[in-house]
This record gives sequence, C-alpha cells and structure tokens, in this order.
Amino acid sequence: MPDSTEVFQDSTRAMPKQGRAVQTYERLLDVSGDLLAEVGIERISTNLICARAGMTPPALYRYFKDKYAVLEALGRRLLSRRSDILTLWLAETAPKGQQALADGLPSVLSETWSATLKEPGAVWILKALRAVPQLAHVRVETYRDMTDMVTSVFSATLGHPPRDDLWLRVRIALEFAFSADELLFEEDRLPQEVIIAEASELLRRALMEALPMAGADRD
Amino acid sequence: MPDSTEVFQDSTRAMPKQGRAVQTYERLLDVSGDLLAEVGIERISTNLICARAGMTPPALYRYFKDKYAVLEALGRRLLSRRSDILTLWLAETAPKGQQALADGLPSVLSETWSATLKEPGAVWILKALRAVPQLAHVRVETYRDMTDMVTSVFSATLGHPPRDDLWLRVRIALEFAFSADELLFEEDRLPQEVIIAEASELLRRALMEALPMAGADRD
DNA sequence: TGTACATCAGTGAACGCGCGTTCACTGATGTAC
DNA sequence: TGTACATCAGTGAACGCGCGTTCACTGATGTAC
Repeated sequence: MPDSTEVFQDSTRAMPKQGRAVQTYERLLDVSGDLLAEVGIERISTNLICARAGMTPPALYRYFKDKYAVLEALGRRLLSRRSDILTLWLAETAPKGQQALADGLPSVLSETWSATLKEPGAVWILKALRAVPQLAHVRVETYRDMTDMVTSVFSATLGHPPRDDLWLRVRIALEFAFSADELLFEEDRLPQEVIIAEASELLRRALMEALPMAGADRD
Repeated sequence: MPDSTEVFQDSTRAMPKQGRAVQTYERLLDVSGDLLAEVGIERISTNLICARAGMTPPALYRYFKDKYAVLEALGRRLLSRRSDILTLWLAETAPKGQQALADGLPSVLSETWSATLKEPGAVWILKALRAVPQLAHVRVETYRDMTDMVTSVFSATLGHPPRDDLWLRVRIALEFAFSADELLFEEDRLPQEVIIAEASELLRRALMEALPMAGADRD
C-alpha cells in the first residue's frame, strides 16, 4: 500500500501522529465499510461505527469533522487504490506501444474488479458515493483525474497531443468500466467476461480512434 | 399517463378508492421526489414528506407500509415511465425492420433522458434505487423485464429465436444507457450527443451482432 | 537511567433533536331506500 | 330529493428510540535534562 498521507487532508480534523492513532483511523474506516455493506447508507451511524470499532464517539470526532468526513475518507481510500492499479499498469504497458495497451485492457479491468469484490463493503462505498450529495464530488474529481492520466498516456503513445474527443471517450469508458462492479454485484446473470469484453471495447475504440466521433461535425 | 394501477400492488397498504385519495397518493410521491433532490437519501424522512405535502403522518401510513414503500413506489413509477417510452418506440419501429431500429436508437435514448431530466428528483431517485439495499431489487427486476422485451423484439426482427448472448448484450447496453442520465447530471463536461453515440453503439452492436462475443468459446 | 512535564489519544456520560410509527378520533364521501 | 348509515380519508398528539455531537476528563506516549 502506498503512503496514504494525502488521504487525510480533506476529511481529517486532527492528523494522527502516533502509530496507535493511525491504527485507530484505519480501523474506523474498515469498520465503516463493513457496516455500509451490512446496514446500508441510510442506517449507518457514527455511534454504530464506534461501537463496532470498540471505541467511544469522541475518538471518531478527533479525526473526522463529521459523519460525511468518514465516508469521504473511505471513498477516497477505495478510489485511490483503483487509481494506483491503473497507474502501475499504464507505466508498465505504455512503453510497449499502442497494441500492447489495447490487448491489456481486459486484464487490467479484471484486476481492478477483483480487487474491489474482495473487499466486502467496496461496492456499497461506490453506491454511497453516488447517492449522497455531500460525497458526489469525490467520484467526479477522481474519475476526471484518472481520465486525464489515461488520456495523456494514450496520446503520448499515439504520438500526438491530448485531444478533447479522446478525453470524452476515455471519461465515458472509465465511468462505465468502474460502474461495472456494481453491475456484476447486482446482476448475477452477467458473466464477468462479457462485461469485460464490452468495457474493453469502449476503451479500445477510444484508444484506436477507429471511428469518427458522432456529433463531431456539430462542434 | 397510462393506467398505473399495478404500481400500487407491492408498496401499498390500502389502495386509494376515491379520487381525493389518488391525488394524495400521487402528491406524496411527487413531494418525495422533490425532497430526494433537495436533502438527499439519508436526510429524507416521513415526517418531512408529510409536512411538505401539507398532511399528517398517518395519512402517509394509510397508503404505505413504511418509509421504503414510499421510495419503492416512487422508483417503480419512474421506471415504468421509461419502460413505456421504450415499449411505444419498439412497437412503432420494429415493423420497419432492423435498419430502422438501429437508426432510431439515438432518438429513443435522447427522448428517455430528456423525460428524466425534466423531473427534478428523477436522477436522485435512480441513485437511491442503487444505494438502498431494500430497493435494489426494483432496479434489477425492471431492467431485466425491459431486456426481455427488447431482446424478443430484436430477435423477431432478425428472424430467429431469442438467444442468450443477445440478452446479455442488451442487458449491459440498457444498464449503461439508463445510467447515463446520472452521468450527464454529474459530469457537465460530457455533451449529451457523445454519450448518446456511445450508448447507441453498444445497443447497435447487440442488434447487429456484428462482432462475435468475447469469451463465447469458453461457454 | 530516571524523572518532570508536555502533548497526544481516547473515555464516560450526556445533550437536544428529529426520526419512524401508532392510537383514538373526526370529517368527507358514497349508498340504500 | 332527502335522510340514515357505512365506509373511506385524513387529523392531533404523542411514544420510545437512536441519532450526531460535545464537555470535561483520564490515561498513554514522547521529550528534555
């Protein structure tokens, strides 16, 4: 796991300074994820989180300014793990060229999804990030950042400057790809390979720029 | 608006019998949608809904067995409107053949989305259906039904029996297409035409069966 | 290595508030004759 | 067309409960000399 110092910034009241405190902080997030899966977003409470973590409420409020700060930190932690997987893969694969990127899409998606599905609360964290107005910005910001990263690497590999139409396609493909674990989780009739194939195809088309953008003549 | 009698079944305690009661029922749902947009899923309450509707709580509990029944009815009402748009379009377009179906996809998607975006709470209803465990089944069931319908019409037009691989592709495309209003709503950098083009392409590929299924050889 | 002190980490107990829901009731509407 | 009665629709007022959050405090850890 990478140094997660930056995760503290937005959502933290006091930064943990001792090893014991870091453990407490992480434990509160872990427990919150579990409870999100068990009781859902509209039943989870700070008192419940603290009880399950074996702590009293003021311990939570030492590190988080309010209930939403806990959920925000939890969401950021999950999304930054996804981002790390993507970053690592791009760094390894981009030097091998365009075809290697296209061929590797299914495996990086599959890796991301199995990382998510391993963590029981993860899918519910994603759902909460969608549904709670106070948290929605976290998703959007993070996915934009990832889109920037992918677009710039793709562009460099293709040998031209980043273009807006590529950005838009990558944005859509990432949104879909990252929504797909929610879909997999809910719709048990869909085999993972089929979703991977469809999501990979969206990303591959963006990468290959094989088709002209619909509506491009209107811009 | 079509006869919505069947909407009452799952979520209703007493069925409204007088005109006045039907108005009350619908008003409670309308207000709930507004409040979902204003305060979000984890702040909405039955007391708040009743106050805004100018009623007292027992009026609500006359028609809904609990808080989730209100949200479920609200979700079903929204999704059944979407289903109606799709049904109507299929009935009009399928007789004109495969090409007409493929060409009409962007316009039916655009029609669905603008219907959703017109209703202020609609996007938040969709988010709530995802995030609240007690409601998740409504989404899945409805989207499966729509997938059945589309698959059988597409199959008839193509002149063969409904196939599982077509079903899967349609399921994914519908999920993505119907998620797209949430995406449009959140990501203001994405023009509607671009999302429509991508979603239409997914549906078109399912319809045309132009590409072999990835992983099909593994089944 | 030991002690005094400063800082950090967490506790015990409670607060006011709004939640979901219900009881016993009144007023409005429809129906039979 | 009018009245008596049955049913439907909604009210007034409150319930116990758990929520998010805070106050004043104690115990644990690190630091200076």
